[in-house]
Amino acid sequence: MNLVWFRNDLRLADNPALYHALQDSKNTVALFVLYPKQHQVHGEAPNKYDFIQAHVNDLVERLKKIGVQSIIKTVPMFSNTAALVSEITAQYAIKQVFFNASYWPNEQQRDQQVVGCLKKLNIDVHSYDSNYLLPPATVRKSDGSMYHVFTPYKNKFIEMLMADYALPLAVPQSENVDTANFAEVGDSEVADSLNQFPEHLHALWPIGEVAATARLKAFVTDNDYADERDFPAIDGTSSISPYLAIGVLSARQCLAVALKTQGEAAFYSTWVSELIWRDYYNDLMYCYPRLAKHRTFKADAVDYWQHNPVLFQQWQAGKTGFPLVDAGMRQLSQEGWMHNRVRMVVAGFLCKLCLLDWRLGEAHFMAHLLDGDLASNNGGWQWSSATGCDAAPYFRIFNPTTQSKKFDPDGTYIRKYVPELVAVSSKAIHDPKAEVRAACGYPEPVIDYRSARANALSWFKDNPLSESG
DNA sequence: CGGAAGTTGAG
DNA sequence: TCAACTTCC
Repeated sequence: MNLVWFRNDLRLADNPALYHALQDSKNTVALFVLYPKQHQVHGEAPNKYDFIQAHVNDLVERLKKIGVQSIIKTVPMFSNTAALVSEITAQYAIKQVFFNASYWPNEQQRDQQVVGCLKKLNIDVHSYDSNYLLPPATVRKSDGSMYHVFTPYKNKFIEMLMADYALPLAVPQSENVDTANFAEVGDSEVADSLNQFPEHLHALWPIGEVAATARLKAFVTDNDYADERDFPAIDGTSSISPYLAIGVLSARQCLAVALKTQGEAAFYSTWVSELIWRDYYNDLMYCYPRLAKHRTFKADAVDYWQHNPVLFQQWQAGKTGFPLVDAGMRQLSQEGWMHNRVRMVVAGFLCKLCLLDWRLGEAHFMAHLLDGDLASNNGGWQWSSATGCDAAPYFRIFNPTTQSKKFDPDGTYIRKYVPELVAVSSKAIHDPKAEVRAACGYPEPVIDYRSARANALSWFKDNPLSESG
């Protein structure tokens, strides 16, 4: 019997572990392990946990249709996995285990423990690279070192990708499936909790690989991404990040769909460039595991931030008195997602105008995002705080009001998430006058932009950064 | 994946 | 008066 261990790859299509296990033998079972405690320790969003569970549920049903039975288990932590897996291999007489590789420190440690355990039991292990366009450590400078600037990395990346890219694997098919003797396998309390994903989020983030694939295809065949992606009131982004984060979709599928509609121009498209950022930040964390441990990329980065819990709470709650910032923060807590332009604005606000520790922002995002991804989130926050690799320089400070006028000119996005301001005119909404704020019950700005900017510039200037870590 | 401030030159 | 451009942070 073969065992496919599903992790951050909750899909049937383009899933090498599943594909090769079934190629080898139809006698294959699937394993899902849920880690409620580990999820908490990692500070990930409770809604993300439910999102994962809902997708496990969906996948179990679809696996059934291709004749694959599923085992669902819950253990507290990654460290409990090895014992669980060896128990299961004994129970089901497993001869081979298939999975798609993970690259982050805790996940790698878990996988090494499991693999070590399986080797001792004389069980063959097959692992595949599947969740990124290219495996980490593929793209390196001629001296073998990691690129510390994105653009040359991307150029090399595209060159290598074009030379040899993998087309997505098909969904395995099976004929004459007989599920009559499929037992209900797994923890009963797991089955009961598989559909906790909040009702109001279903409309925004439909459950299932079929729905996610449809969303991807609809986006790629009809978008004006390069021109519209910066306007949060427009549905101009792909909005597939929650599915990518848990592997309901793969990056290679994204690329393949883009290639199908645009041809090779897709490699140089703005959207694929964003996919390459995802690979880049993962590769960076693979190369520098300290990034996963709350360390700055730049060794000498400014790392002594203001202590101001009240200001942090105002930011979290979306009550800073800066309409675009507040709209973004409220979208995050309501929807588990924030438009990327606004992410940059709220992050810059926290790091460079409030001078609060970027790790607070990183943790808050992780605690609410459905698409919370260790490497991308860390990369984004270190970009915003000027502490990261190829980060925004310290003097590049977003003016939240200017950004608002530029990217939400008529205030549509603001009104959607800051209902206090629905009646304020498009001209006034970006920075309402004190009387208007008072009348609407909307707070005064919690910081003075001009002095905050000047303060930040001098603070960073007194703490010079080297160009790389 | 800026912004502020200063300069220039057209109208 | 104000784009468009330059420079510095």
